[in-house]
Amino acid sequence: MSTLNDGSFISTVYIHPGGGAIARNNHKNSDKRRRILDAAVSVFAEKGFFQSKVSEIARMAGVADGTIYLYFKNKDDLLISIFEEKMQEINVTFRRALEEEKDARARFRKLIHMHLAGFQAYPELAAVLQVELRQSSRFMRGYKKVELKKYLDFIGEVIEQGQKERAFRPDIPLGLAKRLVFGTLDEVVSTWVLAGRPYDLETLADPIVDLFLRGIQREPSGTKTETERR
Amino acid sequence: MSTLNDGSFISTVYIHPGGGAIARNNHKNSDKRRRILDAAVSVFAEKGFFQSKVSEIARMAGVADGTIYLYFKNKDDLLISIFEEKMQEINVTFRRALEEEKDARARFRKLIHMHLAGFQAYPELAAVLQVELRQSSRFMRGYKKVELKKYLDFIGEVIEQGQKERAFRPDIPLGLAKRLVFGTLDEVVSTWVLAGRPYDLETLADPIVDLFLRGIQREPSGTKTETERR
Amino acid sequence: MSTLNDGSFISTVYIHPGGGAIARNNHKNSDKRRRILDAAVSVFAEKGFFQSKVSEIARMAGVADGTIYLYFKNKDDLLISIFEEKMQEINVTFRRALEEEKDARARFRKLIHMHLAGFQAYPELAAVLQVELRQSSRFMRGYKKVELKKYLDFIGEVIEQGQKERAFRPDIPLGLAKRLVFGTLDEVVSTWVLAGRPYDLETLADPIVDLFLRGIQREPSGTKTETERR
Amino acid sequence: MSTLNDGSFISTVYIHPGGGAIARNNHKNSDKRRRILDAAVSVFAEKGFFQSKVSEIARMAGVADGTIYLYFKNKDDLLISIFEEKMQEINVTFRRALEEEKDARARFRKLIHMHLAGFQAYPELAAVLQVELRQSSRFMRGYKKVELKKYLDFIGEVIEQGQKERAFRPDIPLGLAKRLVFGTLDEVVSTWVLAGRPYDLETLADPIVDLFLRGIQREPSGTKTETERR
DNA sequence: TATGAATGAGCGTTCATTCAT
DNA sequence: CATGAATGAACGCTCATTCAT
Repeated sequence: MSTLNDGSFISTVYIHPGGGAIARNNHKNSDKRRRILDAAVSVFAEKGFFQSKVSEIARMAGVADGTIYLYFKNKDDLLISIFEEKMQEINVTFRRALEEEKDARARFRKLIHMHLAGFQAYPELAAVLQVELRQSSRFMRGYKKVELKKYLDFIGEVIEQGQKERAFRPDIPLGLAKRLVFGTLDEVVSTWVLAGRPYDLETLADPIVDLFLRGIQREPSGTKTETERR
Repeated sequence: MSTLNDGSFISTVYIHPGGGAIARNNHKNSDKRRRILDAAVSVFAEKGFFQSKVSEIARMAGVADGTIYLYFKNKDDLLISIFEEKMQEINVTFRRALEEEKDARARFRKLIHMHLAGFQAYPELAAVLQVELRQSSRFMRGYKKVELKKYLDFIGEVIEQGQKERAFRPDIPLGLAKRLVFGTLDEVVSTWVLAGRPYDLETLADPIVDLFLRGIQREPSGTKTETERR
Repeated sequence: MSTLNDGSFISTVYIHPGGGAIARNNHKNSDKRRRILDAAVSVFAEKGFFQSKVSEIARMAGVADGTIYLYFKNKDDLLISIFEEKMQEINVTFRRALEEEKDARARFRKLIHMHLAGFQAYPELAAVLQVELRQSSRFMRGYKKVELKKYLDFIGEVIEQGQKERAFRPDIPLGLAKRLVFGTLDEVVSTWVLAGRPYDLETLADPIVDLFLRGIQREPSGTKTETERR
Repeated sequence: MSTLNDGSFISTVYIHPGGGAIARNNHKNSDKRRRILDAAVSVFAEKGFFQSKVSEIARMAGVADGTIYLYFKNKDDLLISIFEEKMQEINVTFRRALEEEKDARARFRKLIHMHLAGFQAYPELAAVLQVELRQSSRFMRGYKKVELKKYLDFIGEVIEQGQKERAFRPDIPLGLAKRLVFGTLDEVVSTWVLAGRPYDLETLADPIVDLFLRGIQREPSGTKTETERR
């Protein structure tokens, strides 16, 4: 659909650890750890965090219940770990992918596309990050979402760069702008997930970009708009 | 801070039912129902839905545990009821308040202000609606959020009116625009709640409005902006 | 089916208290008491003692929950009262009906017929007396089943009379014989109730009588049997 | 008392499984399953099914509450399992024991003796099977009592054999006869249990047998009876 | 490392009973 | 007598976590 065929923000990273020479395994049998994590994503996505039983995750991962506790502190930690590892992968992938684009507007556009295309490619992960994660009290309370902050900062950087390049308005409070962008994407993905993913998510990217860039307001006469002009 | 001193979207309604001579009690002591609901808001806000014990809500409401089940089907229903009743009040209040403003831009601005001021005035309610509610599996799965849809539609109407008045761009997809607005507000309030409400929420209203109206993009030269111009 | 058309052991008594001049009402509104009792029989029969809610009995009787406690000490007492009152009616009716028969064998036969015909006519009562009653711990433990003992004694009397009349063997221990007769009837009715009452209960009366009178054993040659003889 | 020294219908089977080298444990500690079952028999017998708390059974079995649910689906299942396992043991033991007797009358006599002697030897089991079991709504409603039917059929076989051997009257309906025998035994044991087991149960066996075989009726003159004859 | 049987704290919910009106 | 809203004790069951093997 999109020319942003690198939109899948996970696969990139998936390849590296297994295939490359660089093994960043903390645990000997890191494959088991990954199997547990993948099973957790599946089960959480299907049943919801609270309906998911640790024993079911264990069964799906092909390990004993107790084994899970060799890799994760507890059920909550499982959820948090999904978040941390996936967000980190996302951050890495995004940063790498956006380096290809030099222009701020193009970067901004690509960011939106990747966000939507990424979740579209990993709907189970989308369900977990968008819905189930919020059910963890540890996640919602007191836990420093470092990687999420990084993602927000990342959005901020793109906007800031745009301001430096004089492509974006200089008077926008950065903290607000990034929250605004993230909030919208978050809302759009959540709605899509909770509605049962009935439509193509990435289709929304361009209109969203347009809206962000130009605003709701009808521009003062004398200003030309590609779409509006006839 | 704001001239929108009716920003508190709940109190308005709070006053009405008590003020009239007509008591709409199903049960003799319908005050008991309200006490339970208020207690639930408090407890849910403080402890989170899953950490909250029904018996604690009962204690805070000054009723027996079993009494709660005379008014609500179960713990989940308690949460859903908070959502439904409060959202309904919000929808009523907002609709009423916005009628005062005729101009679309002013309406839009007032909407944003009320949303933020309202949650600022009822932080416990904010916590429940923004955070705890999402922990109810019944809420997140399969339950028709009618009042939420109404709120979204309401936002949509304001935008649509603006388009008719030629104040807003006609080429914006409504469904997207309202989600964008709601998503931003949702995100902003959630962040504020989860961060411990460290700042004045309504302060964000004007910048948000500005951003929505004019977009991120630096306007083409030749277009004047009040704030930007020096 | 049977010539024992007075088999219905309840109706007889039903008529007397209301119709006659002799009102044995302890409570003013004894009609309410009866309505509650009848409702209890229905509900207990349909749902079982433990699945039956006092409030449901109240609803079916058309009284308030609390009213039941003006007539009965508690739920258990309700069940016990059904037993006591119905058994008393049964005892009275049976004693009266059997007076018509003078011959011991005929009496015995009539007793069996009435027992089976009676439960057949009041299947709900049958269900309660045969099944639900045993679910009351007060009934099963420590409670003196006076009326049941009377019924057993009554059976005993019939047998004893038969012995005096030299119609029945004199060497049968009475206590055992009456238990044997009662046990069989009890089992037969219980089976019928629990099986969903799929057949005509009274049909079993004659074979049962025959079995009791003559035993299982093939009689020594030289003794003639109406049925066996060809 | 009796020459039927194998009357205890449980112990026989108890010995066998332990005696062999083959352990039929599903769970490592299948002894735990038995401990729970035995504890349940004790507690149910003493307090009654509904007064018995699962935690008390657990305590008496020396396991944690939750452990019970590793072996049994729920409290009801505990009761049903007692019934099924014990009835099966009884059926096996009885069938084996009766094979020793070839004559139908002797078999019949032994059956009655074993039934009474068996319950006498295991009064707690008697209480559970005779009284508490009937308190389980699952047992009383909709549950197929296969093993009970087998027991009844077993009685039926003995009677049928007697008919073939021309020892018993050929004109007795089998279905009725077996119910009559079972009903009597059931009633006799229930009475004994509920009365607090004040007498020797097996003493009743011979008179019962006699009653069944010869009936209540005084035999026509010319027929001699050992007991009656003087 | 890996297992999985065992643990036991924890809680939502029911419903017989009471009692103020 | 009658009501029915309110009570609150009581308990079966789950399941995350542990630990002996």
